[in-house]
Amino acid sequence: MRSTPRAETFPAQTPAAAQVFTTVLSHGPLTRLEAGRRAGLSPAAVTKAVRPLLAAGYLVEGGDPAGGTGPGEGPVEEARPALGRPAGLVRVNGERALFIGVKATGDELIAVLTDLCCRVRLARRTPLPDRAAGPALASIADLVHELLAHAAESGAPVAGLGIAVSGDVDRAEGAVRYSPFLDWRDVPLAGLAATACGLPVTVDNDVRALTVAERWFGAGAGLSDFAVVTVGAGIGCGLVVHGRVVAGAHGVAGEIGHLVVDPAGPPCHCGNRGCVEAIAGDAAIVARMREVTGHQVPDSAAAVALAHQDLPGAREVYARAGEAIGRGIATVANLLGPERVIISGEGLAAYDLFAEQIREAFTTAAFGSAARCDVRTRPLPFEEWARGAAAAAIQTFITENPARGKG
Amino acid sequence: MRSTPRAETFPAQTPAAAQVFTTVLSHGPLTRLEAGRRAGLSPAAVTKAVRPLLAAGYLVEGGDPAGGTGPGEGPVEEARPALGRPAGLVRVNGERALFIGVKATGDELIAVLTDLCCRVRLARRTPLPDRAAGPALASIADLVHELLAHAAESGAPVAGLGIAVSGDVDRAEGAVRYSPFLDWRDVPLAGLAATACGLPVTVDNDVRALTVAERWFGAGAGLSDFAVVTVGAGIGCGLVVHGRVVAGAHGVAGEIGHLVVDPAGPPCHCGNRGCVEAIAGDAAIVARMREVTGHQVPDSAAAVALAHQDLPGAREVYARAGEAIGRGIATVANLLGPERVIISGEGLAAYDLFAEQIREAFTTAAFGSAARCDVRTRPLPFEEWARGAAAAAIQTFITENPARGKG
DNA sequence: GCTCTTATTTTCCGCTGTCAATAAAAGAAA
DNA sequence: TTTCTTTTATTGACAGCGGAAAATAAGAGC
Repeated sequence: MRSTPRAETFPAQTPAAAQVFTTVLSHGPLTRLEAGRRAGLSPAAVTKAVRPLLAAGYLVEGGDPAGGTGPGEGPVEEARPALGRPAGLVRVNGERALFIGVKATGDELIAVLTDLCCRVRLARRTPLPDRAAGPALASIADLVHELLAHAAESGAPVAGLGIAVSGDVDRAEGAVRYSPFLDWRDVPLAGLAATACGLPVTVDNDVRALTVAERWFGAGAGLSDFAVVTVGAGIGCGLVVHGRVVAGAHGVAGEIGHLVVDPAGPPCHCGNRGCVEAIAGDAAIVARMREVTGHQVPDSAAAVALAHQDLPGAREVYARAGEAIGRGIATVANLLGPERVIISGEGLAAYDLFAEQIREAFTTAAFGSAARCDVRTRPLPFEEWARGAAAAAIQTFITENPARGKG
Repeated sequence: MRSTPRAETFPAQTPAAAQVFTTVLSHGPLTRLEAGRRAGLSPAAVTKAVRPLLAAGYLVEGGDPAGGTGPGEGPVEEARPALGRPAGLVRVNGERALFIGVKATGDELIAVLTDLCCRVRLARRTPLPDRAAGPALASIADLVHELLAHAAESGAPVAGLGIAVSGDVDRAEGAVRYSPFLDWRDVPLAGLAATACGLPVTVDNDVRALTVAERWFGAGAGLSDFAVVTVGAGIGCGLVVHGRVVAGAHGVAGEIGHLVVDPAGPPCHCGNRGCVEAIAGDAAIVARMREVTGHQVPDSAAAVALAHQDLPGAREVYARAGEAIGRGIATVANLLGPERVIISGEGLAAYDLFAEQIREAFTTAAFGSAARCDVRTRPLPFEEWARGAAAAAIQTFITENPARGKG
């Protein structure tokens, strides 16, 4: 997956250094002591790991006492012990390196420029005139060069490019095995993009990339077992088990969308009936809404509007979708027992319309203590998918940049 | 979970040693070179790891060239390269230590005495007159002492006791949180059994224990991602992801039995309708068979017999069960993308009656390359559950026996 | 006996992370 | 102001683990 050019290298000589860095990355400014505790290392090891990272500018000292240990904290109390040597905080220097993330759908490209902390600096959205691999690659390269120009102004180097594509993607090889929406088969995208853009490229499945972002920079930070469920055109699911993103032995994992919820339900393009996606996917909702109300319903925004107008039957469409999603989430919870499930995706725009049903179906179908799983939602701005791609690039940069003694 | 007594200790001073040992344990006799290759270690490291294990008698040299690299091997060819220094094989000395595994159900106890390679030496089966924790513990202790007497004859020390119980079990604490069949709540079983039997005790959920056995000594040997599905009174599922057994953040995982397959199906004791278990569990099949044929059908053996007699409708009962199971397996495959699914359990006695439907439902419901997952069956003798408990004890013995420098 | 090939062992060697002692940075007490 | 206390960070000695390379072992042919 790592391909040709290499401008920046990350000085993570030792496992401990990488460990410390990712801990600080996900958990905001930390004292060295605290970072060591969380990473399971001695304070001495932290000091040694931190030094070269400070020297290279990837970490900096100082910063607000923020970062917090999580929600539900005492507000003012515990501000500081006010006794003993005050702690020196260490945080990641976001400015040190930039990353570009691109999400390619069948008809548009979304790209973001982020810093090392995966904060979005700039987002771009452009139609994709031709989805064939060659032209699409050219469009991607154009977009990347545009962002590179902006990045150049800031002076920080761009250290990686991530590309997220739906479908079966082999991240290790940097190849897209099969992407239905793009109609690609066995495209060695990482290599091609690396030569076209002059950056190290990471290619990953879109949902997995989003899961990586959530794991490091979102609601999954620090959890070793959680799931991300995306609701939108498709219903997807990214899984983290034992602290690692599940990739599946054959490249397929988290296929929650084609879980059959109702054998008597509407037919799905996968050949079965009553899949979650055939009930709760955008297209399914729009189609059903058309059927129920007799209106035009050009897109899912229209469907949401109709439901908000309380047209007869319109809310039921969403109720049914919510139930399907809730059942899908319950299935994940029953099977894997995650600590948390994060619901996200464009479809969240309609969340108020099916939140109740999701929760109810989840509670009903979750077995025993699986119901104790924390289900929460997370708004998903349009550039979030591209940010996921950037997160994947950051991950590659940090974990696979050998910079080792011998390299 | 490790509790009080400690006769034998396992000299796995270093991670590498444990690594090498488990590799040799799962993959039969190996040359040092090969063991190193599989464990990702240098030959030198293997030599160093192996020496103390040989000295302590846990490994021995020699053994058949057996062990094989798997099925579908050239039969005679490749017998040996006949060039260079002949390889010296290393294998685990099963005689070195014995283990006892006990499976407790609501009405009987099954116990086995196994060697270190988890080969069953002796199996015992006895009714459980009173399932209350106290009396049950006494029954377990009696049974264990009986097996200990036999073990004493062989001269090998018994190094651990494993107890498998269905339900919510906290292995780390050695406590049974809730077991419906035994009607136990928060029983600190490991501690109690350790004092009663004078052995280190490991307590685990029955399906997870079986999964451990499969992972080390069965069809899951060497795989990092697979699932075990058990068919019988209940429908259970044990999962191995990233090389580790999934335990679930709240103790629940692999709950495939209460996956809803048909919302219009028969009611299940869990409160929903059409769960896999409510269609394909023993009780469900018997009940349905009674309904369909009008016969008595005292137990599932009778149900199988009726189906074999081709009574009208009888085969359909199994067909429906097979479909439910196949759908459950497909769900696991879609979600996790395991390399293999191993179907096992008492219910396998009826395998010929639903094999076809399982396979068909699986193929239909598996999405994309998830269908490439290898689904196979494994006969399950009555003592297999107890053997799983023994495997859990072996695992504890090997991995949690500090015997470290400083301990 | 000599050579060729492959397996195993030996002999260093570097590297990593821990330990225990020490410095540093306050506020508190004197 | 000086000294003490308390907590955090750093330093330097150290030990263990596993790797690389070289040496050794063990046959099979010749």
